[in-house]
Amino acid sequence: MSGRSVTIAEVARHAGVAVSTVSYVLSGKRTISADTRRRVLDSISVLGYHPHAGARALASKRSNVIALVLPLRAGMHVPVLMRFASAVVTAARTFDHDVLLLTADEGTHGIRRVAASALVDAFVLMDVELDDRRVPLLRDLAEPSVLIGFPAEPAGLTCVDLDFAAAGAQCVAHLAARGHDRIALLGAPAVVYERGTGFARRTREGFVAALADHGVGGVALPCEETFDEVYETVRGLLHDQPGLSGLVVHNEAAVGHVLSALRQLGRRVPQDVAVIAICPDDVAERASPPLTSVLIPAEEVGREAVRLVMDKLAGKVAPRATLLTPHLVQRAST
Amino acid sequence: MSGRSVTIAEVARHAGVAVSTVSYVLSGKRTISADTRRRVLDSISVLGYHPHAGARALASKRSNVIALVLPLRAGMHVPVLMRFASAVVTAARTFDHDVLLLTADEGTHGIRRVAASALVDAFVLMDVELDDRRVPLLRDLAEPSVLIGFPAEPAGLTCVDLDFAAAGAQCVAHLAARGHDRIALLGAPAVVYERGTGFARRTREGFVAALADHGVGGVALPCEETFDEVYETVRGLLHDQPGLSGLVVHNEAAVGHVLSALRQLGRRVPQDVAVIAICPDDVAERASPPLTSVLIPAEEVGREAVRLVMDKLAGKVAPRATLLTPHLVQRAST
DNA sequence: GCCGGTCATCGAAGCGCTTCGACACTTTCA
DNA sequence: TGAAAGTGTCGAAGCGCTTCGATGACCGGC
Repeated sequence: MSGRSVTIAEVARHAGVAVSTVSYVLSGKRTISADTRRRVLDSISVLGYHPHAGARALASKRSNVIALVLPLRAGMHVPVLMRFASAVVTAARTFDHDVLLLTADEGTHGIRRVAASALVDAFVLMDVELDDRRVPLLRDLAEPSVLIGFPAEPAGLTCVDLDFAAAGAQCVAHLAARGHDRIALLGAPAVVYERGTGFARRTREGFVAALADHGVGGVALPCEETFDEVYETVRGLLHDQPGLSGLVVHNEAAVGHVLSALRQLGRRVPQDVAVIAICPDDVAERASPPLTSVLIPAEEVGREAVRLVMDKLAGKVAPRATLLTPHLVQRAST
Repeated sequence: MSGRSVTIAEVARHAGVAVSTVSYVLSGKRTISADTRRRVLDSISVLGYHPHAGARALASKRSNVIALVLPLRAGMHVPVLMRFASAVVTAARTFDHDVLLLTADEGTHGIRRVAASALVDAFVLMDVELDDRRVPLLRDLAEPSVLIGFPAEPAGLTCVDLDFAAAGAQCVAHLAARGHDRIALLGAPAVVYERGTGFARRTREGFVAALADHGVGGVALPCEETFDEVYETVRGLLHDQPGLSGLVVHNEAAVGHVLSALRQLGRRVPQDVAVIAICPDDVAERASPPLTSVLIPAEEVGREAVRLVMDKLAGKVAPRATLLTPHLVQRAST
């Protein structure tokens, strides 16, 4: 790369204007004549100028960086996380921001540290638990934050997520409409429910509530992720619930195992058992047969989270809760 | 959070020393008496001081941030990527650095941008292709970089990766030692080979070379990731290669499908067909039966990449290539 | 033809930190 | 016993940017 980097002063000299004029061209905070603007922009591109991020942060009290706090714990669905992360980065770039990656290893310390050192302007947190230790911290942090997922006590926070309760209900409605009157939900591993992770519980609640609404019988079970455990769960289910003809799977890692188990138990999908998955589209499409699914709109959630956090940075009031409507896609399995 | 943030000047005043003294206590670049040091550190902790990252970057020409450039393309193993990412963040923190997340969406632009704006000091790139567009850019960037994976032309670069050729060879050796004399490698989807991704090809080369060394017959096939395609591939394989008794699977997403397919085709593992996977440990353990595997040491690779990039930042010369020795773990499938 | 009001631009004062040279003491050794 | 060589600390000069107040130039209105 061409030697030392170009400063705003060199741009100003090259364009024959004051340093402040260059700054105003860039920020648009004062009117600059079209002619001057063009001259400055030309110089910028000729010299290949990029503002020094640190200097900018120091003078403007904005780093133009947001922190993305990922958990990375047992039982989490890593591919989904990655899609969120990617969506957040892409969305942040459209607002001219970059993304600093924080993992949970540092716990609340990391959040405090990057906030206090003005490294980031705002936070996006993923995989929030019902009783999350980071929540009280965020509440009295000066920097705005947005949670992906809902804690038990979301007062004073901005949260965004798929409406999992609606997703669970939609699955029931879909199966009920096709005449299934005895169905089951296979959910996350037991440990995820015990930890109180919101999305797993909310799906189950939506599922259970909808059973009553539709006059359908059914059960909701946790579901581990090894083939043998899945097999046992499915076998037990078919044995204990004789009329069972519909299955909702809300566990990306177990989807494949469930299908294998059914195959091995001699049940055809969808003739003997209809299956709906709550999972990303590509997983549903890749299964055999392709699964009717309620997709987890990772990109949309990530984008929305960034939009909200940018609103807050701009001083606008953000809604406390944003629930994205689930979307059921019919495929070959129902 | 307590009002406006604390500056070094306030710490200095509180401790009764000069600003520069506080700075030297923090950086250790000049000797400070034990007594003064203690007083300063006390003031720092009493006031809750955190240096302003931007100011520090401006004055010292170091941001203490490294960029992690992730691809996120079709056919990639997202969970593995995430482990790398997590390992890189954790390792970076041990060197008092943070991690900025860059995705490939911005292409080489993003790299150029964050380098020019002094947002980051160095780069760690993941999932490098044999013919990677980012490679020439990195080569004449002033900022140091480390690649995870190998491009075709690694001259002038520092690369680190699992020794996939050795991994492929180890699998062959393991199976040969158990008396299998006709084996097959099921690899990544065809598109990954076509793109020239290094790890897929190198595994295959190691596998093929080792066949000859051990006097074992075998074939290497790409492997798609839907159940139906995997099933067809396995069925075809068993049909075309009558004596086949060993299978090496280097495709995390297909591992489960391969086992299901074998089950469905009436082959027992390991009695009829021995299976080795090249994949992270948890995938191998979760399979049924648990698979003998060569693990992909994501944590170790990430840590090593960060160590190398820190060495380069410190002005030490880093080795051009670091290949981590694969480790085969025997489980129930061979 | 002079006044108030825009409009476009400039200059300078920071933002909070690092680092360099200076300086006052000690210690060491011919 | 005095010069040389450390020690520990300070003050001030930036680093590259944003932003505020000031300054002309130019406009229409009476």
